[in-house]
Order: sequence, then C-alpha cells, then structure tokens
Amino acid sequence: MLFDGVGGLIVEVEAYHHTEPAAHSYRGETARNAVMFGPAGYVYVYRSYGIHWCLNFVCEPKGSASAVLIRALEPIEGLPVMRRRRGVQEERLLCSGPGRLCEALGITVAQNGLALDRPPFALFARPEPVEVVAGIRIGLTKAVDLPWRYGLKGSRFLSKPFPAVPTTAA
DNA sequence: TATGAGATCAACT
DNA sequence: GTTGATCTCATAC
Repeated sequence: MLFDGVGGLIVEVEAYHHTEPAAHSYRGETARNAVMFGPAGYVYVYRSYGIHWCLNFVCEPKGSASAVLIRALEPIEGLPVMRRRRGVQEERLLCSGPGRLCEALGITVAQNGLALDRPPFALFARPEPVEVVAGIRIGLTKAVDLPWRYGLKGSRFLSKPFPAVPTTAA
C-alpha cells in the first residue's frame, strides 16, 4: 500500500462494524463517520486523542458501516521522507501504530473520503497468501474482547506482538 | 525495563 | 463538559 509514493506492506489491522460499541459507526451516521456509511474502497480518517490521525479503509458491503483500522505498516518506500516526518530513525518505529503510520505517510483529515484506487493512493494485492494471525484488539475501551485484530505472522513491524500461536501454547 | 501521566481537539451527550 | 480505535516523555525500579 502506497500513499503519494510513500508506504509499504500492511502488517496489522483491526476490524470495526457498527454492531459493536467500539466502532464509530455504532450510534449511526454522523458528520464525522459519514464516509463509513458510503461505498467500500474509500478512506476514513479521524483525529484521535486530539493529536493523532487514524487511517481506516471502508469495507463491503455498502451501508454496513464497517471498516478496518490500519494499525501498522512495514516501511518500504520513501523511508527518508518518513524518517523526516516522524523524527525517528528506527524503521520499526516509523509505522508501528495508527498515529505513527499517519504521521509517517503525511495523512490527515484532508485525505478523508478519498478513493483507495486512485492517486495519491495505491493498493497492491500480495502475490501470494500470507500467514495471518488473529488476536484481541488493542487500545479500546469497549468490546475489547472481540478477536478482530489481524496481523502478519511474525512481523517485526507490529504495534504490539501477537500472543504465541495456538500450536505452541501450553 | 516498567509503569504513569500529559498533550490537545473534534464530535458527542 | 466529557470522551477517545494514541504516542511520548518522565520517573521509579
């Protein structure tokens, strides 16, 4: 996934749906979350805790008000730009979190409602299936127990590591 | 290394 | 007036 020539592999996401209280769309459509109620393939950006931006992709079906929060990215393109914007050198810290990711990519509310399949956005499918692990969501105060966090197995760029895989659990 | 509190604003009640 | 899908810095081990 690229934005304006800067980006990398998405390694961590969280799912949101209007039927669960943690979602912004839970209480119905408002001026802020209107994008979530629109067609899939658009971005929903909002400000969190007054200082951070969070990037979401709106999903099918239209009207379901579902979206995925992009929580972490493996930086690949435009590393110097990201480092400059973030003021951090370590690759792992550039995009390992929703707020960091947006700062690194230069995403703000100005991008709210933009289409994902047109510049400056660019999405690429993976050449082959990847191993994905699911887990409990992070940083929420509602519906915390839903296992709707998904990440690339073994990635070093996750905002937080996933629990050990079931096969190795005690 | 681990835990705690502050920063800061848009939208909701 | 309160809350929040967060991050960073400071202080305490």
